[in-house]
Amino acid sequence: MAKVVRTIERLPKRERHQLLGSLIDDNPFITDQELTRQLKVSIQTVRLDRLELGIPELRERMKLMAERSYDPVRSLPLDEVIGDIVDLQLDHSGISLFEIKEEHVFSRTGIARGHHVFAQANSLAVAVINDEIALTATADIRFVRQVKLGEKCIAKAYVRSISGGRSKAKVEVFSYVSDEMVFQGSFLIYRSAGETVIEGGMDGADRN
Amino acid sequence: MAKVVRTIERLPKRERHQLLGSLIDDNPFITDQELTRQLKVSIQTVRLDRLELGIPELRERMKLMAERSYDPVRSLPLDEVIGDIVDLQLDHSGISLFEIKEEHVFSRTGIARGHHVFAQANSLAVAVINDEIALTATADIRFVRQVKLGEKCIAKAYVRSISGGRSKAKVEVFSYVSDEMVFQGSFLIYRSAGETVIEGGMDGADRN
DNA sequence: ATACTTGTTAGTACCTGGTTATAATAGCTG
DNA sequence: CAGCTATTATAACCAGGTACTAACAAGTAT
Repeated sequence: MAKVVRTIERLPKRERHQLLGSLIDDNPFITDQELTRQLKVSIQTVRLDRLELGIPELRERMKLMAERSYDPVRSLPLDEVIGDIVDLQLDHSGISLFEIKEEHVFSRTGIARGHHVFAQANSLAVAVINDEIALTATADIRFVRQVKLGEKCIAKAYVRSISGGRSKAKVEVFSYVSDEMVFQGSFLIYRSAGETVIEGGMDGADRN
Repeated sequence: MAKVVRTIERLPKRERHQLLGSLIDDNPFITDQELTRQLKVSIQTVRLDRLELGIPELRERMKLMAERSYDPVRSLPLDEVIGDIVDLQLDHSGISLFEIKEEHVFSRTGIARGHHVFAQANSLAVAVINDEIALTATADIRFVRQVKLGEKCIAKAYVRSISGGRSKAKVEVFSYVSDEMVFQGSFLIYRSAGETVIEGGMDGADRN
């Protein structure tokens, strides 16, 4: 009888911790009582598990959420770069991904609002410029077709020229949903060539 | 002795209710204990007051905030129109105001990120078109000078032409900080002329 | 076999921030 | 004076925990 009996219901600790994490993750309002039922262990075990995993009690979780949403300088999804940059060759090209979610669409039609698609492209155009400060000067953009809820937008940026004593760069950005082009933009980016302070620009990007 | 004695500290009920309301309003995380101290009445009175005013207990307040911020379709400040529309003459012109706050700037420099200024202009260009659905087709934009934290951006939109069987409109938008122009954009907006479904556009606007 | 360790469960005391109900008191009013 | 409102007090109870102590089962080491 060296074999583990393991009632079907009962998971090993590791897996239980995983499950507990994801349960709380997709319902932060769950009580220990409910977790007890779902995990088929005692409430003490649930509490020890939370302790081990550093998961605070229900009320603390709610308080944290409330405080975060009350924070006036909360980091909007617009904070640094719109979209996830998956490839970046400075001064040459870059790729970013951006998934269209509920909060990006016009609720009545499910069509993404233009400035989100623009923001992704603009962010990428600025990011691809290898400089301390990069500011969008002008942009010529075209929304080729609408992008809908749930679609994944792939933006590809190409640096076309570095002119004017390295103070300007032209960047072209094409955004796709699968193979279809949905957006095209031509950006003129000012850069801080050395310590030159530039007038008439917007946006910035860090280099690290 | 018909005169009310009224200790300086103690307010009449009405005023206390007002004060209580505003205290909770600008610090939703305040407990009855703290209210007791600030209002100089017993905790029972505080609780009776909350009862009368229909203000839930601290934990309920936090829960409501947490739930609201957890709501997947939460109305971000990006939801409908960026900026406050202060004047709108459909198919002719419009004005909107937008104040640059912490969350709109690049933290290192305090310079507004381009897509916010674009978003204001784009929203206004779409809003000024008198139609059920209006979608940005193309835009030619220019960031004339950077906009900084705390500045108020005034966008003015003018409908320049209504062409192509009422299916396209050209809208020009100029954004100013005081008298200085900071942004200029030329938008081509597709509209749903009757029931025509348009391809290759973005964004929408309601009419009510 | 015995001791030690880990995992789990149980039980108790205590905490915060309240609710609900009941009663006592003060002060004014008709 | 009775009747009313406003306020305060007191006590029981609740949810959803924390903190601690104890007990037991199973596996591992000695």
